[in-house]
Amino acid sequence: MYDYEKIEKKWQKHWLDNKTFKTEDNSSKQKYYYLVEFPYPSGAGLHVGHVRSYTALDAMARKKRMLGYNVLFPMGWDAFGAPAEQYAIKNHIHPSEAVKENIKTFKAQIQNLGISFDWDREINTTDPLYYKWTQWQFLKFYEHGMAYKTKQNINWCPKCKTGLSNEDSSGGVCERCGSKVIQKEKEQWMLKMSDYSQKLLDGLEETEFLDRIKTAQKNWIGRSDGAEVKFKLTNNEELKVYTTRPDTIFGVTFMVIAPEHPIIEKNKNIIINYDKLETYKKQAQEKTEFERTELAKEKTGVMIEGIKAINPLTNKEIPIFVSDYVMMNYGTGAIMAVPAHDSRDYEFATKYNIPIIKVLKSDHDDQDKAMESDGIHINSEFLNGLNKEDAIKKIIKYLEEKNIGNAKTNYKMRDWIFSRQRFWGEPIPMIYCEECGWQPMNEKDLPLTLPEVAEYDVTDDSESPLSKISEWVNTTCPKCGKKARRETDTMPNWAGSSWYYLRYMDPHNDDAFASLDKMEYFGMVDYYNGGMEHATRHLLYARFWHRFLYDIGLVPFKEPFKKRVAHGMILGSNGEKMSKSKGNVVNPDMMVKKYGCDALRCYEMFIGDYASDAAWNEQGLNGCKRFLDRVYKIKDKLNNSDSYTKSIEIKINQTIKKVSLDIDNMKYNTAVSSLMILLNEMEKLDTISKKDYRTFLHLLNPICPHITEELNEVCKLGDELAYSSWPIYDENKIHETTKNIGVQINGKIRASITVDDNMSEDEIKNIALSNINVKKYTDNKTIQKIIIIKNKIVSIVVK
RNA sequence: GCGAGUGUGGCGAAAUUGGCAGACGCACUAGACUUAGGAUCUAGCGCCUUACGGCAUGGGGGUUCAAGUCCCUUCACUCGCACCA
Repeated sequence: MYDYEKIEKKWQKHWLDNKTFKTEDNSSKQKYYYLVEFPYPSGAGLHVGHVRSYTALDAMARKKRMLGYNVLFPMGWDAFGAPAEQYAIKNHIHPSEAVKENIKTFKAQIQNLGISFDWDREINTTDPLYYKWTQWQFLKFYEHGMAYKTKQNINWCPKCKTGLSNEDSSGGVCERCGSKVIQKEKEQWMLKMSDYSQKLLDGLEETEFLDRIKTAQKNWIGRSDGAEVKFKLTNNEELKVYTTRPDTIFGVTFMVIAPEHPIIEKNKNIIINYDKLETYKKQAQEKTEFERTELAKEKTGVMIEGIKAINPLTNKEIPIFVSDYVMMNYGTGAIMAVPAHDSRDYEFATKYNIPIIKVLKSDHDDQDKAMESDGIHINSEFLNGLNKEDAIKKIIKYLEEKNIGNAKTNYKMRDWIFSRQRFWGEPIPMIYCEECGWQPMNEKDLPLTLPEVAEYDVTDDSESPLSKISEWVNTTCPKCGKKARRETDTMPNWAGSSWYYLRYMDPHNDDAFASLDKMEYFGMVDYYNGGMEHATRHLLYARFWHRFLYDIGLVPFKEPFKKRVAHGMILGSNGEKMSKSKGNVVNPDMMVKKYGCDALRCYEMFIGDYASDAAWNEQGLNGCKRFLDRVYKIKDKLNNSDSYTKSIEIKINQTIKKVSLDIDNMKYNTAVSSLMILLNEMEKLDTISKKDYRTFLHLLNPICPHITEELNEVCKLGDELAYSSWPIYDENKIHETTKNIGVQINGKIRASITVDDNMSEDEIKNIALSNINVKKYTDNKTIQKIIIIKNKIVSIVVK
């Protein structure tokens, strides 16, 4: 039992006082950039889950320094957002006060863990000196035509009086209060993210994200290749549709348009049942996106009376329906329906008794389904006999020649809704003038800070609380100087986190968000760790933001993150997600107090596969504490030798190799276990050498930095470990010369024999065959085959 | 529905990628030391069987001298996406 509290405090102070982990700005060393997602400093304090990912990256960062790299490993605070705002409203204080308190707690908690962050680079998204640059970058978006204001339907909670993201309104109810979410039309600032669909898709090639993260991003971007086709209408207008299967055009028996499609309004006077369509549209709009897209729902629709469409290939008249299974915001808001080969169209056609024409030959006739796969075309004139791929090529060529259509690629990804009706966010630096319209603020007037008011509340009219603070709102137009009003919406939470990794490179720069030469030196984040929940949104927003800055020449590299990894969650001891209401929350401070932070770090690395969820088990933590007690105790066995003890030399070399590889591959659990094995071996000896011990401590240091530095110091084993070169192993000393291997007879292990490295196959064969346990199974049998795999196994087949 | 992943002792998990399944740790059992033990040490610990031995990596089948690992099939769970035309 050692005094971990004293030791840990001592080294934490030592590291802070000496700025041991300060990253050099202008270094001749090679850089390496480790990034963990910066936390939202909530009132609840640090979660044991934070400990897991911070320790994991800390271990890699510490090891990398020992290999001679200039490691950038920073930390900061993503502190805008609703909880701080709610807390502030309740307690009648400014949110920045709440944030200040929370950061203080978080920082102390993290420093208690001995994570080797460079605290001189600490940033805070709510600091005006930081968000000045977030606002400045918004102005760049605006300047380049990438920011615009438009009316948008947003999810709206009538009780909380606030707009909600899709995530906060999943299931059609407000996540906070459970009210039914409605759709509300609002003017919103948008960023033209859709312009970057293809770039963001292509950019993935330059990254080494986990496959599942790449896939999630690809799905989100949602590229699909197809064609747009113009259908003539009986009133001589045209209806343009988007389809991925233009080859099935001979099977089109009706059209479907979205309820909001402008063609309805435009032809009000010739549509006989216009009122009915209006009613249907209203009903559809009352539904949330969730309800509208609910799978189980039966399809509904209304046929337009008064206009029909003409299939350009068959020249037949076909009916047009309005239905909410077609969305206005994808493709053209209109489709050509091919019920024989699209399940949704099939469902609709069956319900409304619309003819179904097969244009693909299917092997097995399934009467109740649409045949959606590839197939040979039939009933399709010049496409007959072709497969899908060839038919698509041919029909697109035809459409283009006849000027009735063209190839077209679509993306699901939409523009980024960039407005929030909140107080606690970066104010959008735009000013509205009656005469000049929307005007950007002058750069020199940034930052546009939030007003220092203690009292504010949400408004009744869905406006931001800022709109009520007239002394803040009223200003002058930057163009004409007349009276004008500020934009009162603020930016979403995702804004400040879209570029924070750049600020770390140059956190105190007043002239730029980061200088070009520093960005050139530090370059891409080499290793970025974060939760799976950010695999799409945060990661896409940041990539988009970065790519835009690159395109306008403000950052020197295309993609922000090289590698992206995701940690698994730490669950409560009951296997459920930790939550106050379930009473299964583990407080890391308590664990540090009871077991020491080295033990906590060790346990969280040992708990299991890094990417998988793991349930908390305090007894497991106690096991790691016992391990460290033994690490401490074995110092009593030290002798004065400066070379490895012969009998464990191979084990030590093997362990160096194993731990090195395991830390690189984030297989911390087996890294710890191999160190436990090595300790077990050392405990069997009467005495161990200084070199044995120093190497052991060195290997354990990235995971348990305090106890290892302490023992290294008190046992006078050598320089401080933090920057001592990482142990190297001798390739010639990792193979054992003699080894026990198994002997199989007809596939079952029957004996174990000892073999030597330089034995011939014949010698091994003889040893195996003369083994008494082997003889039992070979006597009176014919040996048909003997297979010898060197150093692994002997396999004998008898009959 | 589509896509990805997971399934190994009482528990968390290993398995050098086809070569002695269960390393390491937890829990448990017995013993030692002790006034005491929720400390420490020693030994045991997949299941069945007194033993010889047999059976075991979700289930079923296959390839192989040899399968947790490869192939086919099936089940269960988890996570994404989801009327995207």
